[in-house]
Formats: sequence, structure tokens, C-alpha cells
Amino acid sequence: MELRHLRYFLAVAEELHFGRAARRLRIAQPPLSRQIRDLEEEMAVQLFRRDRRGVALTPAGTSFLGDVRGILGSLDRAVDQAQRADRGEVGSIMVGYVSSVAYSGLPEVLRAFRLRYPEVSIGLHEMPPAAQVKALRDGELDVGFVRAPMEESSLDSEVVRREPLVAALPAAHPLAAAKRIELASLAGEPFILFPRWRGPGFFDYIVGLCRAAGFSPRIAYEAAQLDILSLVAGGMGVSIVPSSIRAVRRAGIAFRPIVGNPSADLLVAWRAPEPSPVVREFVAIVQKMGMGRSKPRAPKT
Amino acid sequence: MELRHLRYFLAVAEELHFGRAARRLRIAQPPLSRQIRDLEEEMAVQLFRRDRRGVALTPAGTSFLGDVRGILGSLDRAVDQAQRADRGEVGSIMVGYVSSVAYSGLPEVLRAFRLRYPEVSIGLHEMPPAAQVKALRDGELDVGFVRAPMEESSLDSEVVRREPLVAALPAAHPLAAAKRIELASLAGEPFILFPRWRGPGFFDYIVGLCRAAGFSPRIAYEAAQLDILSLVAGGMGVSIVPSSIRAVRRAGIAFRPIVGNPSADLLVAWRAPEPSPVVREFVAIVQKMGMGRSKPRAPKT
DNA sequence: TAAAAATACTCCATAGGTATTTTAT
DNA sequence: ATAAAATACCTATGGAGTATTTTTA
Repeated sequence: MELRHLRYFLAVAEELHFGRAARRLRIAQPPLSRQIRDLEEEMAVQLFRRDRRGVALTPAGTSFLGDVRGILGSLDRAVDQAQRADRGEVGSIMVGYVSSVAYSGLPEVLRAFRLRYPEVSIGLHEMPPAAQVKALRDGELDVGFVRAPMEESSLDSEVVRREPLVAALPAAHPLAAAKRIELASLAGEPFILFPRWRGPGFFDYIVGLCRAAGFSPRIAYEAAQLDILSLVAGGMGVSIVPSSIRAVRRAGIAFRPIVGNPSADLLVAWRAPEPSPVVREFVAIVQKMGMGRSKPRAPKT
Repeated sequence: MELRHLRYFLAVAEELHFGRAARRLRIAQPPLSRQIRDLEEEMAVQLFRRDRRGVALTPAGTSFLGDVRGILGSLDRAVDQAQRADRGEVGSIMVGYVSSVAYSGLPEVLRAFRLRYPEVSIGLHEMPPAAQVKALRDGELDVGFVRAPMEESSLDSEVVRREPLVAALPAAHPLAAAKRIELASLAGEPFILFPRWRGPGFFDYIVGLCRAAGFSPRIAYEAAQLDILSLVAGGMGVSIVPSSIRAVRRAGIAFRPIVGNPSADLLVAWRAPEPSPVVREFVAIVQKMGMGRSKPRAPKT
């Protein structure tokens, strides 16, 4: 049995006339008669009663008609659904992100994506960069927002935001009086940083900046990125953070630009070869919008 | 697109290996590759990703796979359902009957039919013969139990029961003393009969018997067959009824055989050419069981 | 007699086969 | 080097066409 048989059956069942049905199917009448006969033979069931005054459905034919309508309809929908999956219009996506984008950048991207692809379900997971890389490799995440640098051959990535690194000082700290901070002036200060295993690339980058300024930072405390702010506010030490973290309002901290304007990159990353259509579209929107915290473009309406 | 494409797609999607899928489908590998490519081209969607380490479904392919499984399953069920409809195992049947079979014959038939064809839904309608004939013609009934004689070219029928006609007399009536009634002895009695329009054939048959006995019955009252009994019990007159009506127990009535043993036939009737499979099976069961009130056979278990 | 479906046959489009090449590890 | 899919080409099944017969109102 082939779909042809079902399409022909449907035409005859609707026209109740082989000639008209054949015309509608753009074929001649004899082959139509033949195909219907073949179908009836294969099913071992009479679908039509042909007698004086034309063609009529048998009870078996009536039963089959309903089902065939449903089947052909389902097939059309299935093809449409596959095409939409191919265009990334349906499906799901797991998004990982570092805490600093939760307050600037990520919300705008999610809003824009949701507007454009309302039928894609989105999963969100706040994770430090190293965990994101592992989750991306394992297929637990589809895209991640991580801090550069990130070396991982199985992942592709793009820079989506470049922002200044700033010094975070207790407001009462003497250095807070300066407009700009010389990195070397922090040489003796107790540092508060995130644990290296959470994001080795970014960690090494920050430590590298200090080394270039002539000192090795003395890590007094380790804490999650957002908790660092509490510790700085409490006067436990100083830190170097991406300036967007200022979106988290917190009393008792002075953020100061660093001489030389070192910057930190934010990346979108995804599994390397052939991202799924949903991921492709997601990344495309991220690239188009940018994640610029200075001028986040409003999504088109 | 043809079912072949769907079946081949399913095989490849399940094996994730063109060679194995081809073997399972009993065809060579190249034609399989070609058919899948044709399908992908027609859908304008890539269903499989072929690269190092074999074949994998794309998101579009995954979406399509689920739908195709459902569609091929539905098709199998649709064919099965049509075959069962053809065998009369599913569907519905509207049954008409005269009141006298409601108490003897009909229940046994319905029980047996239900047991054999539990998925056929049964509609029951008590109607006098004339109304049944019209309803059968109009397609409102599928089978009817009516009194012979019945002339209607568009219907087929079979005698399913032959039973004696008996005289129904008030218990106190002088004639009730006799063991058997001579029809001519009722000549002067007031008769109670059903209205002629309810069943002209049977009506004329009864009146014909009287005429043959040398008199025209004087119809004192007209009533539905069952109501006749009340009137007879009330002493309003006499009647001639099928003996099976005695199944309706009623005090104050004497039923007496009639000399010459006139009998009444009960028919099953259905629309003439090619009854539906359900009707065919129903009538077959009626014929096999008979509607004999004397020895109604128990349905097989 | 007319109208419609079935049958008879013819042809060619294409499903499927064989041989081979390409590709990726 | 191997294994698997793609490509090239060939064969032949069967779908569709034309002509005709059969059937029934």
C-alpha cells in the first residue's frame, strides 16, 4: 500500500464518481479504477459499492475514510512540524550563564528570542564557566555565556561583549579616593576572587594582569562572584570584577576604573559542529542584538 | 511522497545505519540512500546528519520520526478497523420490533448478538409494522420484526416464527367455557383490534379469516396490541391475537385455540440489496437461533 | 441508448539492482 | 586501510495512457 492509494481513495470517496475523481487527480479514469481495485484487494475489503446509480461507500469504506482523512492530515502536519524544527521554530534550548549577565544582557536576549520563537521552550541554568563547558560537552546545555578566555576544541564561541574590568574597593578604603586605580597599588591588598576551578581561563587572566603589573595577588578569600561584593563591602579585601557587575546595587563598595583599561570578554559558546537550528537562531539573535550593557537595543515589535 | 519513503525513513531512523536498514527492508543500500535523499529534497529538510561515526537524526528528523511512527500505526489500525467493519464486528444497528416480540424472542436474540458482536451498538425501537416499513425504507431502521404479510419491494424478509392465532375472551364470557373456539361463533361479538394503519397486512389477514368463516367482524374498539388485553379483561369485547402475547400475564382473560389452527407469521425485514455486514450478521443470528417461543435455544457460551 | 466503470494493451518513469567512487576515521 | 554512504548506470516492474468492452438504468 502506498500513499497514492490513500489519496486516490479519498478522491473517489469524496466525489463518489471515478471519472470526476480521476479528473481531480489529473489522471485518466482506468488507472484510478485499477488502483482502487488493487487497494481493495490488498485490504481484502470492498470499500465501494458500484452499481446502478453510481458509486457508494460500504461500511468498511466509511470507516476507512475517516481514518484516511486523519492520516493524510497528520502527515501534512508532521512535514510542517519537521520544517519548523529545521528552522528552529520549535524545540527547546538549555542556556547556561555566569551570574554577571543575569542582571544585564541576558534578560534582553531572552525577551527578544521568546518574541521571535514563542514555541521554543527555554531552560536556564546559572553556572560558573568551567561547569558550563562540561555541561555543553555532555549535552546538558546547548549554549552558554562564559568568560573568556576559554579553550575547548569541541566548542565554538563568539565574543558578545567586551567590558572594562574595574577595581572593587571598600568605600572607606584610602585608595577609593583616587579617580583611577593603578593596578600595582593593589599589590599589598588582600584579594577576594572566585575559586580557580570555577573558571580557570578568566582566573588566570586576572592573575596574569597582576603579574604584568609586577605582583602576585594574595588571595585572602575565595567566593562566588556575587558573594565577592558582600565581602568587599564588609572590608575584607579588594577585587577585580567586570564592570557590569555594578548592576547589582550594593552599598559600601567603590568601583574604580583601572589604569590601562584592561577588559574582560564575554562569550557565547555552543557544541562545535553543526549546532541545532534552535541554537543557531539563538546565537544569531545574540549576535544581532549584541549584549552591550551600554546600549541594549530594544527588540523590534 | 509515498508510504515507502516513510517506511524507509523509519528503518534508517531506527537502525541509524543505511546498510543495516537496507538489509532489514530487503533492498540494496544505494536505492535506500536515494529514496531518503528524495524524501529530504521533497520536504526541503535534512532528516539525517551523515558524518564521521555514522548517521544521526537531526532535530527535524527527530520530530518527524515520532509523527511517522504514529502515522504508520494509525494506518495499520485503520485497515484492521475497516476489515472488522466489513465482517460486521463494529458499527451500529437500529432494530425495530412489534410489541409482541419484546417479551419472547427478542431478548434472546439481542443477548446472543451482543455476545458475538460486543462492539456493535444496538438501537431499539418499538413500532407497529407500517411504521417499521417506512423507517426501514428511510434508513432510520436497519432491521425490523414485523407481522406477515408484508408487501414492500424495497425490502427483503424472512419468516422467523410461525405461531397460532388464539381467541382472547373475557374470562367470564360464556364461550370461554369451550376448549376450542369456532371462529364463526364470534360473529356477533364486539371486536377489539389494532387500527388498520398500524399494520394493514396483518389487519387484513385477520379480517380475511373472519370473512372466510362467514362474517365481518364488528370493530367496537381500536387499541395498541398490548392495550387490547386490558380491554378484553374489562369485558369490552373479544380479539384474535398471536399466542405469544400470552407472555404478558394478565388476569381476567381466557385464551382459546381456534378451530382450523390459523397461524400468524413473524418476519425479519431489512433493506433489500446488499444489507450492511452488521445487518447480515444480525439476520444470520436470528435465522440460526430462530425466534421459536416454544424452545428458544440458549446462546452458546 | 447513454453513461460510467472495467478490461486490454502499450509505454515509459522510476524503484531497485550492480559496480564503483567518495568520504571520513 | 577500512567501512559506509554517495554516485553512476542499467534493468524491469508497474503506474498511467489510449482504445475498447461491459454493465446497468
